[in-house]
Amino acid sequence: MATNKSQRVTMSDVARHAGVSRTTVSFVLNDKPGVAIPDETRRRILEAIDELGYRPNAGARALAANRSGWFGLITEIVTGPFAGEVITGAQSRAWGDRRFLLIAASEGDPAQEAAALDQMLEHRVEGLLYATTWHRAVSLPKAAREVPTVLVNCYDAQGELPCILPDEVSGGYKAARRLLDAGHTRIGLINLDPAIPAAIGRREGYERALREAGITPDPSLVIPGWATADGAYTAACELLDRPAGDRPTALFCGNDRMAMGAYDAIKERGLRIPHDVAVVGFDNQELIAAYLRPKLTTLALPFEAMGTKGVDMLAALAAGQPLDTHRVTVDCPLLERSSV
Amino acid sequence: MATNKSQRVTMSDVARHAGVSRTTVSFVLNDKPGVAIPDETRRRILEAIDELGYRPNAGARALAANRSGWFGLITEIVTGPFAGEVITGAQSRAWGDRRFLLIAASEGDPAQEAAALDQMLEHRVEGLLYATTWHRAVSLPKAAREVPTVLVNCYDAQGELPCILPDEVSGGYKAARRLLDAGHTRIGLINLDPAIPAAIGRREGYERALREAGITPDPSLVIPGWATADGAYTAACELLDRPAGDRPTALFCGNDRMAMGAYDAIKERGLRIPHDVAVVGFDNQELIAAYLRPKLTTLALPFEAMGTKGVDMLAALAAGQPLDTHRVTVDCPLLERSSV
DNA sequence: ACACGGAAGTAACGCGCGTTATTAAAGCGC
DNA sequence: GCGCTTTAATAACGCGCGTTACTTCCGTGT
Repeated sequence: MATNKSQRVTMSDVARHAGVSRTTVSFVLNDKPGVAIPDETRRRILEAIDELGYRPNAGARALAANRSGWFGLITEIVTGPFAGEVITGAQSRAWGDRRFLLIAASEGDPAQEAAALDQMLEHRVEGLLYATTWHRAVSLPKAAREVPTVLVNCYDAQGELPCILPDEVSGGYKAARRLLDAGHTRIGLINLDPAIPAAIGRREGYERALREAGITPDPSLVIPGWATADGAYTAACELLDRPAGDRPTALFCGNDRMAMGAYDAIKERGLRIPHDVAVVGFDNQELIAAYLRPKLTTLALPFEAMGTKGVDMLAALAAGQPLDTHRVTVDCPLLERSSV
Repeated sequence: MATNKSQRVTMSDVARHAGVSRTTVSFVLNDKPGVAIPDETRRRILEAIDELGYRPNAGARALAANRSGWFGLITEIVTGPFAGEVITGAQSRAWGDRRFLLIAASEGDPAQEAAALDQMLEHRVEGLLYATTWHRAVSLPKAAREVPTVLVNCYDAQGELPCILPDEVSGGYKAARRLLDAGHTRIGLINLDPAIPAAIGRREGYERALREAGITPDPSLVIPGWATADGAYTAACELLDRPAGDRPTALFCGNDRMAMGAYDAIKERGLRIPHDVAVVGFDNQELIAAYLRPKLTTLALPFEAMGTKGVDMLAALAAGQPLDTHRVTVDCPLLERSSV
């Protein structure tokens, strides 16, 4: 059927087979507004497409229309569930606009990152999403300025690029609030590295919730767990070995791995979760949270939603529309399981 | 600089700026063999490229060369670490050939899968990788036959397509062997759903290792844990509550989540890992294995290696070379941590 | 009879590039 | 001086498609 050497069916083949010109085929394929095609002709063409098994060549179409349809997504690491969720969200949202996502991992290596960026620009992406595994400041190679760019889970050190961030403060607030609602008044916070945005924001929310409940935050109940299970284990031991009455009855952990460490400390002391000590985690790492015993109540980082929102903003930017907000925050939902 | 309306620098711009023809620019860009370009001319052209910030248009290049440079990767779910590892492996290998990966998630939905496949074919992928999250049989839409296809972590129900699978048997063998070497002779196997390839293969390897050590496998030591932490917990309880002497001193679990359940059962009984009971997992889910206490010795599913190998095979197929093996198995490395 | 307007469809150009065939200039032996 | 080969570079075509401008045909009104 196909007459060219690549053996692929082209629009001309369809046109010939339907007895019309290639232009007409193009018109029905694109539902060109303002051009009326009689039903009979349209039918013949669609039939020919079907019979020949014609597939439009996306590359050629992009070239002719000067519109690639690509969005790029650069992420540090594809391994680990986070990137996957961002991809899922972005991909499904992009689909709606008949767009495709070009995904590349930098593996944290600036050289690979630059190479990925180059490739994306050569593929004429119409927008770029840059996602990190943890909330922090980044600064992108200047090539990223050639195309609309939105940061996901990170913010521009120069403050120029728009970004989408998890609402850490409201997350911390919700965690503490949940524990307060369960009747706890002495709530320990085993925090991440105190210098990073997640730790700062969550502590702020935690303290706000306490104050709202008429409790003055006790700084001695806040201990850094350094984002590891071992660090959190040590921190939890310190808190739990306080004299009864001074000992916290609930622990809010900076992430789920740390909650794992806290669980061990609690169980070692013969204490029961949540009866003696309640625990709330953060991140909702399914593999941990859903399989700890008892299952862990935790806050989810809204990676999928952030991915979706990222494509939203990119679509707006690519269409030349101005952004309503330069810095968007997305809520962290509380997932109730059995540890409170 | 650019004279066309899209405001993008094209090869013609470079040619004009360097005072040569577009053809010459194309020749230096592609290092055309058989065509000699004087150093002086080459220098002028490269300089012009640099000054103008020219980037080749990958789409146009693909169209003209009739070679898209794309490989497609369809996976069920991007969330979860497995897909990420496949992507990482495939991506890095593809990079070497200056190829790009087109990634799509089917979310287990046949409609989405078909749509993704269509999109890939419209983008003229030169090969297709189809990866699943767990080892099983699949059957692909016939459109997948239009292009070289390799299955990753699954095999064709019709037995036609080439595939890459983890070596479950050798994995089971290594796990049991490791425990035997540590002096254990009564080794419990808390298996996955007994009907799936992973369970069958691993059990086979486990029994072979026992026989090699002169031990007759005791079927009563093999209990299905149904791939959940709770199921494994129950199974472990059953094994551990046997009378002393009849009780296994080591547990080989079908996956790391199940090992989590086993840990709980062991710790509840006041037993110590690995002193009283040794544990080996499977899958190496970092989030679990590396953060359990003690850290879990387990076997890794070689997702990254399978991704790499997949691109290897695809590259060969796309180049028209025959495959040496239709069904490739990749070794599962044993990761020693502290539970044996 | 004529002009006119809409319907149906097409020829032709260009998107940015790879590639082949061809030209123009330069070197070389006699 | 002439023919011949090598070097340096280009004109021109086509990849598959979107799009504009144009043609042809037919029915309608006067």
